[in-house]
Amino acid sequence: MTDTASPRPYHHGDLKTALLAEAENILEKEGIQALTLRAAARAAGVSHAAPKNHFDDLTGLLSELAATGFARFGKALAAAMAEAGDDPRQRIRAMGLGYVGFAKAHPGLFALMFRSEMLDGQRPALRDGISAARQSLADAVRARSPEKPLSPLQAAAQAAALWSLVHGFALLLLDGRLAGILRSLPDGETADTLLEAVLSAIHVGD
Amino acid sequence: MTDTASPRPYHHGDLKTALLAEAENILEKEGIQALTLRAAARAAGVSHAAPKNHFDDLTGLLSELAATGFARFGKALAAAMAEAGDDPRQRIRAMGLGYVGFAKAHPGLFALMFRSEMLDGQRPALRDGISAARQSLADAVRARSPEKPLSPLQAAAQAAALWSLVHGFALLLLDGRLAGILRSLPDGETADTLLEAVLSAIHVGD
DNA sequence: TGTACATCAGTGAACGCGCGTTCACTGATGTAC
DNA sequence: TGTACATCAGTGAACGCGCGTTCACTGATGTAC
Repeated sequence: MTDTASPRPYHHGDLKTALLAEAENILEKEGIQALTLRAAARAAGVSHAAPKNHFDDLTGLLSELAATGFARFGKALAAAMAEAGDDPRQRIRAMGLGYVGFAKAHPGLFALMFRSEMLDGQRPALRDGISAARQSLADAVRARSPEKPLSPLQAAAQAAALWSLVHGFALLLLDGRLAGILRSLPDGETADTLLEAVLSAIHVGD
Repeated sequence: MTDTASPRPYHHGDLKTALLAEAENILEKEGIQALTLRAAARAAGVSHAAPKNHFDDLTGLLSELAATGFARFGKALAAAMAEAGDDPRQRIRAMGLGYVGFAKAHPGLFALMFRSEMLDGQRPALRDGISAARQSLADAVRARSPEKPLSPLQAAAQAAALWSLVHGFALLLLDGRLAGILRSLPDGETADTLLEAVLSAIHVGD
């Protein structure tokens, strides 16, 4: 919470948070190649050397930004599934819509989160964010077959299949590659309808 | 075919092809951020202004490179499916293994092909390459239910589901995100085994 | 077969740009006593 | 409650770097006659 009364104090107060917010804004509006330390500093109204006090380098800033992305992503998935109740089909539907919905709402951030060559996977914040999101995903799959025990390979395949399906759908959609398929849909059908049909194309517990 | 006898002729002979080859090499070995017009010229042993005679700008070079990638990708998929024969299940398995296999063999190129914000989708070569690859994909799905007619939504969903599944699997694998799941597999099982299990998790014609 | 000339592909020096980084500094904050 | 001092966050000028682009040039190729 910055003090809006004071005009322009020498110390920002919460520059780190402000830089992350501006960085996300740049990422979504101008793309990742426009996101530099200098650009973030400029947007935050601060000298270009100031970010060095909070992030070692650009990788540090990107990693922290991705970490907040994963944290929010995990929460969004968990919330969507909580609302869906206990039915496995409903949970998977909720997870898929939540997954793709997040990607559509934050396309730049989502892409950054999965561009691991630009991130420092060792950062604690990023590790935590990723494992939180992964946990939400795992919860969706675990709910699929609560009684019947699966072989390790089957269990792994179910998790990987669901994740691959929604991840691939999200990326193809963001990249505009599904345009042709969407155009072939009956009038009035949207990407969400297609996604729901896609989600029901995979086996659940049988 | 360059004349290897002549020492260093003033004219390269086939600089465009050479630049594309060097660009792909840089892309795979050093990553996309290292791929610049100057770096490609340097690798081809040519002055840094020379590429301007063949590509307008970096987007042009990237687009042409992606176009050759799609062309080879489409051929690889078609070949894999041709070998698999007529059984729908086998064709899907072949397509999936071919899809992910190409991504593993050319990770940098594959990523570039689906980073459309860096490409000029208007370029004829790129359009052609994409539609060839899409055709191969469509062939895999069309073979799934040759007799039973599907509703437009069902048909679109089957195509989108298969594509999303293999695309998501490929990207998650390249990004190292499947490491946890792969580690949970029984000893001796590889990513390909997991992929086969994943492919059989989606409905085919039923 | 030879000559003149237009066209093309590649050269190398120069330019401006934005970047990350360094550095001495300054203003603000917190702590010891 | 006050004072001294260490620490911290942000400043602004300067640096070197690699980039894309421009430009006059030069060597090679192709074509007209």
